[in-house]
Amino acid sequence: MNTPLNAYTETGTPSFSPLYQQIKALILQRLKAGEWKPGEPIPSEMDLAARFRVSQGTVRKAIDELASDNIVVRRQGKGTFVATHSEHQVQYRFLKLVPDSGDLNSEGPAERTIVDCRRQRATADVARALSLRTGDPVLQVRRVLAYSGVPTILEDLWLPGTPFKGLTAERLRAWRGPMYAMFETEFGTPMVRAEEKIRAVLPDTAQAALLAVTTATPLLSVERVALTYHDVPMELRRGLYRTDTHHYRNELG
Amino acid sequence: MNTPLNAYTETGTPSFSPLYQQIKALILQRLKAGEWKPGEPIPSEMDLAARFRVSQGTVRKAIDELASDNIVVRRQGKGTFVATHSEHQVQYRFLKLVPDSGDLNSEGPAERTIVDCRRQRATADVARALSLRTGDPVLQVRRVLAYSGVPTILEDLWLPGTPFKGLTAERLRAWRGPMYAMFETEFGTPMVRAEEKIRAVLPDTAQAALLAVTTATPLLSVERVALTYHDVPMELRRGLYRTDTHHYRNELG
DNA sequence: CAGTGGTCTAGACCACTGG
DNA sequence: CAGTGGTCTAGACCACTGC
Repeated sequence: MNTPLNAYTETGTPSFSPLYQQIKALILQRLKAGEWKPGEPIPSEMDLAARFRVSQGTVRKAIDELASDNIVVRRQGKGTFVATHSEHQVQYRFLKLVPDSGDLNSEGPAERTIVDCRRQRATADVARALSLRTGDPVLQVRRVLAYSGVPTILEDLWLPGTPFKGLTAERLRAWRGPMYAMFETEFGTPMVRAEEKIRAVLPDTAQAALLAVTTATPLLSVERVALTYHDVPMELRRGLYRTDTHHYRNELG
Repeated sequence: MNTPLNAYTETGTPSFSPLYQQIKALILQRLKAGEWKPGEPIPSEMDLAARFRVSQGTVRKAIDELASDNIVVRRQGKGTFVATHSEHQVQYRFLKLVPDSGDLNSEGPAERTIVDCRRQRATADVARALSLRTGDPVLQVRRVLAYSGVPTILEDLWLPGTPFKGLTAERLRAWRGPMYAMFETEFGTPMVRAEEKIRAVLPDTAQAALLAVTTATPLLSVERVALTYHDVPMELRRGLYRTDTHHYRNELG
């Protein structure tokens, strides 16, 4: 192990792979296999170093990358833990809509309403987004989030049918906490990363009714694909956000 | 130097500051002072280690953070360079609007039109965003970006008057390349980071005319504050984006 | 070839957490 | 107190760039 193998691509290009990236890949693989679940600690650096016959510094660098990928969280004195959507700290890791006032505490938790939850077959665009075939079984969910009684977010989301078999409107309504927390603890599918496409749109009449606005009210359309380990897409979500009292906050490096 | 001083806050809390962060602060300070300019190399790790009487590994960790902050760019075998907006690689570092087709190459460079450039006094909200006082002199610029002849982006931007003295519509029109590149090479003000607030809005008649749309067309409103070193705000920019052929692309960690 | 950043090691010590 | 992650060092070697 401590003499790293250089990997060679099919073109003969010597694509060098440093040891710590090999270690990172090994850890990722075990995470994907569910060896350590979200919220649980992974073994200590010394422990992993011994397992992989590598110095602590090398393991450290591997974990550094996993931490900056938000796959794992370090806590000094305690250990390194698999990232989760279940800590109430950051209620909604992937939701960047914040109240204009700025203080996220002034705002109570969202009131959630499941409008619909049905099994259906993937349309072409849903299939493409989820790496499925057109016609494959998917689950569709529609829900509304309201703040202080004001409906603010309308979401339609599609999940691949197989991994999410058994998901029903009742279970969704019974669940306390973020939906992504449910996905990871109930269906073993932690969402690690996401990509969004944002547009300004006008709602159709059904959408306008659910958000209690007119069809002339401009709304933010946020199309999100959420991915598990190894960038496998597991959710397509189309959100409509009212931006009269909230805005989408983004930081550019 | 290699016995790091612990800094104590006013409350008596022993806020420990590791050596590499002290080194990072020292390098940042020299960057701010203009000792090394955007695009130029900073001294080698060995060199800096000798200057600061610290091991190479410590300098390395300091530079690692500067690199992940996009303040500096590493190039193996060549050196470490101060980040710049001037490399045509990433034409617009802070612009996240991309064509729906996805391939950024299919699209030619933006056609830029300076609509207006005038000296004026800061309104209350502009002053707050730029950490100025209401009534302080500011420059306002309005411009339109078009792709393949289609006006797509309308931007209004405000700059503090003092650091940008001498900026005129003529100089803006004469400049080839990103505006932020001009700011850093002509005015010594590199923008390092930015924060955006995004909404969906309808344009007023003047805005609609400049973008060749009706006042019923929903547009993306992107309010950006760009910051130099040490998070000093140096630009407020309000953009209106057409999202019929383009979308705002974002990645969530 | 010399100089740069990048990897890896081994060991010492520090700061934080919990029992 | 022992165990965790976090810092720092010194030295060896590797990969990439340009002359």
